[in-house]
Amino acid sequence: MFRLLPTWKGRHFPQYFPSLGTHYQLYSTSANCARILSNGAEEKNKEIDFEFLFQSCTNTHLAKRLHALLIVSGKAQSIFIGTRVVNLYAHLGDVTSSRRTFDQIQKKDAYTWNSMVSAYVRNSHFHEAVNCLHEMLVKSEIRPDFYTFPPALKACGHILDGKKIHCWVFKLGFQWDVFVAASLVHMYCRFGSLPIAHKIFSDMPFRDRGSWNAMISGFCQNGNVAEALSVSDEMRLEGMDMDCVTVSTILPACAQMDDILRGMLFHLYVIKHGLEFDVFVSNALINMYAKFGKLGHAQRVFDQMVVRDLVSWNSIIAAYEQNGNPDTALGFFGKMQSNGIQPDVLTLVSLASSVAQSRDFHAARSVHGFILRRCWIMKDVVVGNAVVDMYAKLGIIDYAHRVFEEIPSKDVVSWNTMISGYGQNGLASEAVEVFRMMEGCEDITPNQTTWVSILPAYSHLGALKLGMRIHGRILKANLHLDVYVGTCLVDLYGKCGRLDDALSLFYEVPRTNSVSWNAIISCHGIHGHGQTSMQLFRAMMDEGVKPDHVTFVSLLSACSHSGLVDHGQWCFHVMQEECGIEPSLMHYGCMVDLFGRAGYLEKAYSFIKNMPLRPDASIWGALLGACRIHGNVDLGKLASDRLFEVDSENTGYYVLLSNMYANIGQWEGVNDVRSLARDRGLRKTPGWSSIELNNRIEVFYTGNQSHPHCEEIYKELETLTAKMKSLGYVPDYSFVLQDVEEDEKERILMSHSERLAIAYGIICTAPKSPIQIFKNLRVCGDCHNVTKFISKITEREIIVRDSNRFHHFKDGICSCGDYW
DNA sequence: TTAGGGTTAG
Repeated sequence: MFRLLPTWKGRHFPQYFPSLGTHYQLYSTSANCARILSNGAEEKNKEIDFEFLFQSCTNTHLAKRLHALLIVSGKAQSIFIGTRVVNLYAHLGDVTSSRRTFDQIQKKDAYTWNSMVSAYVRNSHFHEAVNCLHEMLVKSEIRPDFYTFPPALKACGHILDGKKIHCWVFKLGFQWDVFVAASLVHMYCRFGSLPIAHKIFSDMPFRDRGSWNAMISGFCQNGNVAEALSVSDEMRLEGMDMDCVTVSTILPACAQMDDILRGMLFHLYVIKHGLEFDVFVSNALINMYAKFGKLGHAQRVFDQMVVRDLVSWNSIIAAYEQNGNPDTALGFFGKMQSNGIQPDVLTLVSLASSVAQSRDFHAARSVHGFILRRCWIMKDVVVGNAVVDMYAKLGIIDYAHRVFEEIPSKDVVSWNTMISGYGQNGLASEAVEVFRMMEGCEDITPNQTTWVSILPAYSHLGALKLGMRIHGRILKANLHLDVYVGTCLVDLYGKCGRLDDALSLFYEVPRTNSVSWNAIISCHGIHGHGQTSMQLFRAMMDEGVKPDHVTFVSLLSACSHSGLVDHGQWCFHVMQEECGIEPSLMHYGCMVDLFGRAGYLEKAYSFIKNMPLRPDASIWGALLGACRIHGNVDLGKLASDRLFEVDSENTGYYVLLSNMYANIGQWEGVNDVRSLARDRGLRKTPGWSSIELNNRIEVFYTGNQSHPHCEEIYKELETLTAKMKSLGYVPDYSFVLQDVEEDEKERILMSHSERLAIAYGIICTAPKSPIQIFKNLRVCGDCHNVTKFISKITEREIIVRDSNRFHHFKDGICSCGDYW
């Protein structure tokens, strides 16, 4: 029995019986083998069971002693024994010793040559394998046999070059052998030449199970899963039973086709034929159920496994991680370690994602440390990308960037992860910068994920022209009808003020899920077209698309920006009663904003008092913002007190509060808030505005004096101010938070970043052409008023996007009707 | 005594 155990179908025995493996090695292999081998000299004349020794050599050290013993015994000269040594070294991974032994064999036969070729293939030396076969065919007199070509063809599949060998196969008539033909099928599948593979497969006079499996896996590996499933149907019709290999190939195909019924039928087949004892089959079942989100089923398969390998553990960990159950995933990692299974890179990839989901900063450092100690970031790009993604998702973007820089050979996913990481953390300019660097790498081709990562950054910055360039490339790659890419384009055009273009794109992409609807509803909302948002929402319901919680955030804020109080209340009702969605803090925040902006301050306050969730800073912030607009200092004070109880770190709220005091000239209040903020070590976020000119993004900071065109810009602003004054402009000093002289206040207002950007736009573009700018904070009331005048004087359309919404100025009027 | 076809990924 022991003689059969060490290798079973060419696999190393401990993998199948992990607990027995060490035991067997210790007692059977090392002890006996070492004893016999170390006494080699004395035992050379005794009758030694060499067969047993061959089976017992589990490392190169023992193999070399056996080899020495064979030489001493004079047995090494025989072709048979010599070739066995070649094979022994190959199985132990020492291909150099295999070759040395091979070279020492004087008279070689086909068995010897075949073994050497296989030795190379087994150890992934594919070029050497092909060269060795070539040597056999051309230089030696030996005729190849049925064992010669299959391993050689496997090597060809890896080096993507098989023409010569295929010619030899034909010349010698081996194409009729079922093993050789199946190997040809497999090789052509690896080349991606499915028609050739399928032709060879169809022409085979007899197809064994292995050939069917080769064809099915060929289709799967080329992403043609539908074809794979239909070949498996044909296989059944021809009366050929499936085995473990067939099933473990076909199960992932069911997952990809989203065909749970078929997947479960295969599972039934597995149970009926007792195939679940194969580790590959059970692993494939776990993975399939995980993709269907059926964690219970996956868990049951895992529980019933007799032998679990690393892939089994990785699969169950990934199953929980991918279905939003990071803590269970982490728990399984612990169990895996206590079972003595060493994690690999894929384990760590799932782990990184788990800790990011559970927002466990401490565990994140441990995961990173674990990877660092093993230098896996150097070894495998996937694990580096996973760490970058982990830190980005946790908002520790500096660490993410540091790890990104350490990845030695970045692939497209590395770049995409870094771009979307910056984007998701609100750092759009950094995302654009990384994309620019990526474009400088010749070996990196952007893909669908790249577009989905970079387009939101462009929308955020209002960089329409740069975004349109990407649109062109997307059209070329024929990706514009992809739901996610299409939705990003809708968002881009919508956020850059091109609502018509956004709408026509929206009608082109599939509208079966809520993603694209949410985008188009939100775009209309931030432009103050609340009514259109409502109409779109009704259309969405009519088309039978289920709204989600994001839909209602977009919708409620659309109503809020347009003053549609009744519609907003109706939406809030529909969300709960008809769609069964529990409102989150975001939704409550929108409602407070809705009432507050419209001037129903008391209603907003009592709404807060009655809400079932504990109000957070965003809720009190919304109330404070409304109090600022409507000048209700008392309620504003109350809101800010509550606000600072829950969040004393957000500088934006201090600005809002001091703004409110400044508005009514209460300079003491302003100073109090200032010193409060200073005591807490907070600094105001510097205001900046950007404008896109000649495919570059120019950024202006408030009070900027260092821009190369600074002088021209201020001169332009002075001319404009003079003209505005003649048309009745009176500066509103309440937006100046400093208690200084009026002249100084006017100068401060003039240096607001949005004004600098508009003036620079006027200087740099053709008369009467439209101007679009972006501001990182909210536009101040005086700048809003000024922009109306400028649009009239210069006869330009001016679009200003701030952190809150769009302002579309034309002929001295703003689309928001001064309601924002 | 040498041979083909299989599961997990950011």
